[in-house]
Amino acid sequence: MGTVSRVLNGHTAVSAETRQRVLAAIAELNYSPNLAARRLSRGKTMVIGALVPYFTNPSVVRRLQGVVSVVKGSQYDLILFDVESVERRDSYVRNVLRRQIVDGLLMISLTPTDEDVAELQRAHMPTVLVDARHPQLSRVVVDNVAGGYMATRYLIDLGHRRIAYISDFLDDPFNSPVRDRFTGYCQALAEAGIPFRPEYHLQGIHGRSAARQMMRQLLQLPDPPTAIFAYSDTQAIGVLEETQAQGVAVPQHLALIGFDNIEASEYLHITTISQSLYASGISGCELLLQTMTEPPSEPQELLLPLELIQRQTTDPLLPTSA
Amino acid sequence: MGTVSRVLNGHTAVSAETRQRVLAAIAELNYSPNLAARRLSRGKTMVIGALVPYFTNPSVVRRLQGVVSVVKGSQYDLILFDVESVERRDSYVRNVLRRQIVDGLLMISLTPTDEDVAELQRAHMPTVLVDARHPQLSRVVVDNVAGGYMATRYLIDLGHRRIAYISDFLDDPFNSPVRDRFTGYCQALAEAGIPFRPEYHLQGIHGRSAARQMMRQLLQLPDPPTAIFAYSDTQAIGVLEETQAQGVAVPQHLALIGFDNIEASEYLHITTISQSLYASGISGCELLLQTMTEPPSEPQELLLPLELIQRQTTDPLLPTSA
DNA sequence: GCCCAATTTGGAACCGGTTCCAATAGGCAA
DNA sequence: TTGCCTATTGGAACCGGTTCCAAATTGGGC
Repeated sequence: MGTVSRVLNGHTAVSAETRQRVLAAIAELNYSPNLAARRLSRGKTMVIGALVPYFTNPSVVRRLQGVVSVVKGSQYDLILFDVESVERRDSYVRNVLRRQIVDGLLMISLTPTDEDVAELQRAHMPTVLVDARHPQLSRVVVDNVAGGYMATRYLIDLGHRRIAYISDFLDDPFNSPVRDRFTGYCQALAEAGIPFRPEYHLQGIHGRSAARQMMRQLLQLPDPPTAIFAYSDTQAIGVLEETQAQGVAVPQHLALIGFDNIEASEYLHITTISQSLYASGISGCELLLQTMTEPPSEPQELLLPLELIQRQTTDPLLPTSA
Repeated sequence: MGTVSRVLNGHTAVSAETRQRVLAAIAELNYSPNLAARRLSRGKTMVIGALVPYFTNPSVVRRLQGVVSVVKGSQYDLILFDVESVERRDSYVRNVLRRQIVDGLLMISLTPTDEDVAELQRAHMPTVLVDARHPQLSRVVVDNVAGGYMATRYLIDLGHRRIAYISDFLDDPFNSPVRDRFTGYCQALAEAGIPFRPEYHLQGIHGRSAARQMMRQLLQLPDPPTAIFAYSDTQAIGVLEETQAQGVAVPQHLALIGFDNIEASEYLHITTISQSLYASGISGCELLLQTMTEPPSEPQELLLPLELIQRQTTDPLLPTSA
């Protein structure tokens, strides 16, 4: 009935008396509105979607926790879309759109293609990127070039000259931070007059065991590095496992710096570049909610700070470099 | 149009020719059905909900990863409900039900009250518990009494007599594993003729830092324990942090066993009781999907195995007990 | 006391699918 | 060729809200 709807939504004037009557009836019948019907007539789903790659990645989970904390305080529900493989990533965007299942979309650590963005804009889907960048979409990011520079520069300042970079695949089109941090790494080397050595840059799929393998490979070089910059803390853990297995002392014989500051890096005492993962989820979700109520005239960019956290895998006093 | 619907859902007979025409038109118009309308008319939301406490807890996240992996292969979407405080837990159940937002519900590490269950059954909401038990609901569990016994018995067999149990609060009505493992702990002690010492059982909120505090307290006892059974690996990590800070050698001077086998316990080399967290999410979700298509005549119980994983926080050869 | 305006309220149309029902067309047997 | 039965298809009702529109009621001003 129309009047009931007016009472529930309070848009137009309803007399105090009828409001009471309606509310009493609602209470008595234990009535609550059917969401599907409301969604159909309002044309809104009251759901926001989070598109995340590799839901097993601790940094992604941490960001998501930030998102959840914001969603919880809003009127919206959160649907999780786990993108398991990069190849199928684009089909996800399309799928989410055509099913008209969400009012807004959060893409975490996934760079959309231009076609994706075109589709999103054609569908007028409010979208915010977290840890990814596209000129036409609002985003929450860090300066990964600066981060790569900061880490490498720190190792250089400790006296290291043979510095390796262990990372995901550079050519992954959906993971730009890998390239950005690599750029920073190269910049810091160049600035210090240290030539880039290709054998010091190893790439592999993300994860502890792949990183461990890469570390093994580095240790077999005739001229092994004295310091490692790992693209992520997860990979730094893999590095640490290999050094432990081979009896290489850290930080005495090898310095190690990671990236992200996930919880594990804290209790493993890994020196790292901290990016506020949790805060990025919060900001991203807040930005999305805001975008949904009043779309900004042009894409916003929120730049979160990076901070070097010195722990026990680097020794600030006694560098042991060659 | 009726015919279009028939083509899309393929229920009744449609001639091959019209099917082709309809499909062609769909392709040409880039048409896709509106989910809200479909939901309204079908009376199904095609969404399942996961009610999880403390989304920051690694073991919960791991279970959820199993859930996600199953949902991804189904027709359903997953909505995440994060229950931040135990007090508000029951309001969540009610809220989820009255909004008619999900077709099925997965409760992870949350024990529902009898009233909750009554509401769920009144609403005919298919529900499966993971890591929780209620006689009227299907569930995926482990034998926590046996787990507590297994851990304690292992420490006893190593020669320990002064064994402490660090856990969450026993009286938390929504977390029964805490009590069950405590029961197993007591059983093992009794069987070995070791009297239970209340000062060896410490309770606190879940988490690393609380566990670390408890460990500090234990080390201050005039007669400190020589072995610790931690309710969870997370708490075992807290214990380890305190022993490192105080220079207590593990396992030489203190044996430690955790529970869960989260990833961190692997690279911290913590001996633990492994429960297959990921598998519990998978089984729970599969059981739910099955329950939704054909409700079982009576609640099912799936018992997953436990396994003791010996790592480096217990020394099987040289117990150093008093 | 009457008329006009404002406030309130009931009813209908609509959102976009699904499903039931009736009508049509086509095929086969008599 | 006619008639009946079946396969197919178009149309209408329905899911349960929201919102627009028109009608009714009330109040105020003249």
